[in-house]
Amino acid sequence: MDQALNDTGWRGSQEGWLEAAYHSLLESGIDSVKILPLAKKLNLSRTSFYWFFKDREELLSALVARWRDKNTGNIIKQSEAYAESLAEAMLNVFDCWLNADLFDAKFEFAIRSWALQSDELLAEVQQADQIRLEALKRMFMRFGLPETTSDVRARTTYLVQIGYISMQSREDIAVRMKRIPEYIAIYTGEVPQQRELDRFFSRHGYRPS
Amino acid sequence: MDQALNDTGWRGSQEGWLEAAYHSLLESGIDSVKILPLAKKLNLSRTSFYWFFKDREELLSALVARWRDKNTGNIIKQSEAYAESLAEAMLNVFDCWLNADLFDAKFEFAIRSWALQSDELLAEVQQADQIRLEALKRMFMRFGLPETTSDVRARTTYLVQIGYISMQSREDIAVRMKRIPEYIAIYTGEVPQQRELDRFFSRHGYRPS
DNA sequence: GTTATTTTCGACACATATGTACATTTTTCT
DNA sequence: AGAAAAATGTACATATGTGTCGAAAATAAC
Repeated sequence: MDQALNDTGWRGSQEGWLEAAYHSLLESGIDSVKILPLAKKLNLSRTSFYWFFKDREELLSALVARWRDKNTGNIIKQSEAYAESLAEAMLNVFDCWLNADLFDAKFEFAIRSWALQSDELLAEVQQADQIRLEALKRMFMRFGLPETTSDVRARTTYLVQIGYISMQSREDIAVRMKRIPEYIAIYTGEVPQQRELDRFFSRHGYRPS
Repeated sequence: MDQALNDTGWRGSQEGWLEAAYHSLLESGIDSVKILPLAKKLNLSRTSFYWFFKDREELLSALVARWRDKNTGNIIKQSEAYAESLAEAMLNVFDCWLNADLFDAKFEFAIRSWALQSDELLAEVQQADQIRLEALKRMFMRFGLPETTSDVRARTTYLVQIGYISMQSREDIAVRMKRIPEYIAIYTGEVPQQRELDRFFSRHGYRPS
C-alpha cells in the first residue's frame, strides 16, 4: 500500500492522501475516511496529513470535486454521440455502464450514500441527476419521441442504472451483455440491428458465444 | 422527542431506543447511530441503554431485523395479487412504491448504504434483491411473457424503483402519478385501461385534474 | 406501606478521533 | 557542502465515543 505515486523523493503527497481516501470511501463509506486510519495505510504519521490539507473537510471537498469531474460529463457526451438510430444512440449511452473509465459506479454509489448525511452534497447529487436526465431526454427527442414519453424513457434508462449500482451486484460481463438487446428494446421501443449490437460488443471486447 | 411509547411508567424502553435508532439511521446513516447522541435525544442517561440492549451491536441487529420484516414480503404479496391484465398486475406492484406502509423507501436506501461497510449485511440485501426479482419475474410469466423478457422486465421494474429511492427525490405525488401510465406502458408493453388507472388513483386518494 | 424489581444515573477506565506547536529529518536548490 | 524548503514526527490539548460498576431513584407487587 505504499506510494510510487510520487515523482519527488517524498513519501506523502496530496494525491496520495486523496487516493487513499477515495479507496476508503468506496470500500466502507464516508465515515471511514478518517485521517488516523489513512495514515496507518500510508505508513505515515497522522499529522503529516496537515501539510497537504488544511483539515479533514478539505480532503472531503477534494473527494467531491473528483466525483464531479469524472462522472458528470461522460453521460452527456455519450448521449450526444453520433447515431443513426435510437437503438444505436442508446448503445452509446450503455458504454458508460460498462466502462469504468466513463462512469465510476462504485464511486457514484458511495457519494449517494454520503449524501444521506449531508444536505449540501445531496443538493449537488440531485443537480447532477437533473443534468443527466435532461441530456437523456434530449436524446430521445432528437429521434422524434414526444416530450412526456422522452421524459419517462430517460428516467427509466437512468434509474435502472442507478438502481443497478445500488444493488452492488457483481455480475459476469457475459450475463449483462445477454440482457442488453432486451433493455434496448424496452427503453427505446425498437429492436437493435445485429450490426449495431456487434459494434457495441466489439468495442467492449466481448464475443458472443 | 419524548416517549409515550410506553404502557409502563418508565421513560425508556427497548422500542424507544430502537425507534430513535431507526430515525437516526434514516436521517444520517448507520454511523450516526450512536448511543450517546440517542440518549441525548431521548433525554436519558447513556448508560441506561445497556439495560435494554447488551451493546451497540445488538441494537444494530434489531434494526436489520426490522427492515427484513417490513420491506421483504409486501412486494411478493403485491406481485401475486389478483389482476385481470398485466397492466393491472403492475399497478398492484406500484402500490408498494406509493404507500410507505407497504415499502419503506428511505429505510431501504439507508440499509443499502450501510451494506457498503458490512459484507454480512450486503449478502442479506442481495438475497432480498433476488427474492424480489424472482417474484416480479413470475408475475410477468403468469401473463405469458417468455422467460428472458420476463427477467429483464422484472429487473427494469425493480431497478427503476431502487434507482428512484437512491435519487432521494422529493417529488410531488401529482408529478409521479402523471408518469404512471407511461411507466406501465414501458414495463409491460401494454397501455393500461382507464378504469384500471382510475381504480389505482382512487386507492391512493389521488384525483387527476 | 413496605419490599422487591426495574430503571436510571454518575464515576471510572479506555479507545479513537481531530488539530496545533514545535523540533527533526529529508530532500532540493545553489 | 551548506542553506532553504518541504515533509515528517513527537507531544499535547481536546472531543466524542463505548462499556462496566455500583449507588440511587422510580415503579410495581404484595
